[in-house]
Amino acid sequence: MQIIHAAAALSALGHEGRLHIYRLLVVAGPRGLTVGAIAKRVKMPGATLSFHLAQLQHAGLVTVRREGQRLVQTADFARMNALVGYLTENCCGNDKACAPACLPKKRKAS
Amino acid sequence: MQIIHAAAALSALGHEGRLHIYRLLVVAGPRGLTVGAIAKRVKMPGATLSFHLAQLQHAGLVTVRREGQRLVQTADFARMNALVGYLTENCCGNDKACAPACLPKKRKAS
DNA sequence: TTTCTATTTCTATTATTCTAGAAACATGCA
DNA sequence: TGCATGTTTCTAGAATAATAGAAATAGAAA
Repeated sequence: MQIIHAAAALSALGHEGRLHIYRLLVVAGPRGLTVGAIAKRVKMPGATLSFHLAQLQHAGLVTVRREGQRLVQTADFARMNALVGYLTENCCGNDKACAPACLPKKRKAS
Repeated sequence: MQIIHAAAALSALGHEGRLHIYRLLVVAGPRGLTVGAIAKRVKMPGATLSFHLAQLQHAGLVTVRREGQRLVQTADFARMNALVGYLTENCCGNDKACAPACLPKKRKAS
C-alpha cells in the first residue's frame, strides 16, 4: 500500500459521520447494508449520505453492488487490514527488544 | 475510545505530510525524533512542520518532551493500538464463521 | 548580555471539504 | 404506461484546513 492511498483512506475515515457509517459496515460483515438501511441508522439527508458513501468508495474502503432496486454497501476487509498493517509496520524499526512498546498488549485471534 | 477521538486521530493521519511524519516516528520507536531531525527528512518549511506536529499532538498520536534546546517527538503506541482496535472491533458482529473475511491473513506477533 | 540554534506563534491568503435542497435517474410493479 | 421507492447528481453557499513568511520565544553557550 502506498502512502498516498493510505492517506486517502485515513482521510475518508477522519470524519465522524463517515467513520460511523464505516463501522456499521464493518460490524455488518460481507453481507453489507443497503443505503436505505444505513440511512435509517445515521441521521443524515440523502444527498449528504450519498456524498459520504462516495468518499468511502473512492478511498477503496467500501464496495457497492446492486440488488434490484437497492445498492448494497460492503466494507472491503482486505483494504482495512492493509491499512492497519501500513500504520503499524516496521514499528520500532523491527527491533525485537523494543517491540513490547509497539505491539498491542493482547490480541484475540479467530 | 470514543468515535470523536478516533475520527480526530484518523483525520490527523489523513494528510500525506502528517502520515509521513507519523510513520517516521513509529519506525523510530519510543526514543523519538527531534523536530530538527524530522525537518531534515521531510521537505517542509518550519512553520508548516510545526503546524502539522501540533495537529498530531492534538489528536493524541504524538507526545513531546524537551531535551535541552530541542523538542523530541514520540509516537504514542498505546494510542495507535487503540485506534487500530477501534477500527476492527466487532468485525462481522463477532461471528466466528465470518471471521476469516475480517481478520488479516496472517500476523507476525513478537 | 550577546548571540546562536531550535522551534513556535502570528497572520493572511488560498484551497478544500461539507452540507443539503432540488432535480434527475434507476428499478420494480400495477 | 404510469407511479412508487431508492439513490445519485447538480449546485452553491458555509465552514474548515493548509500554507508559509515574518516575528517572537526558549534554551545554551561564549
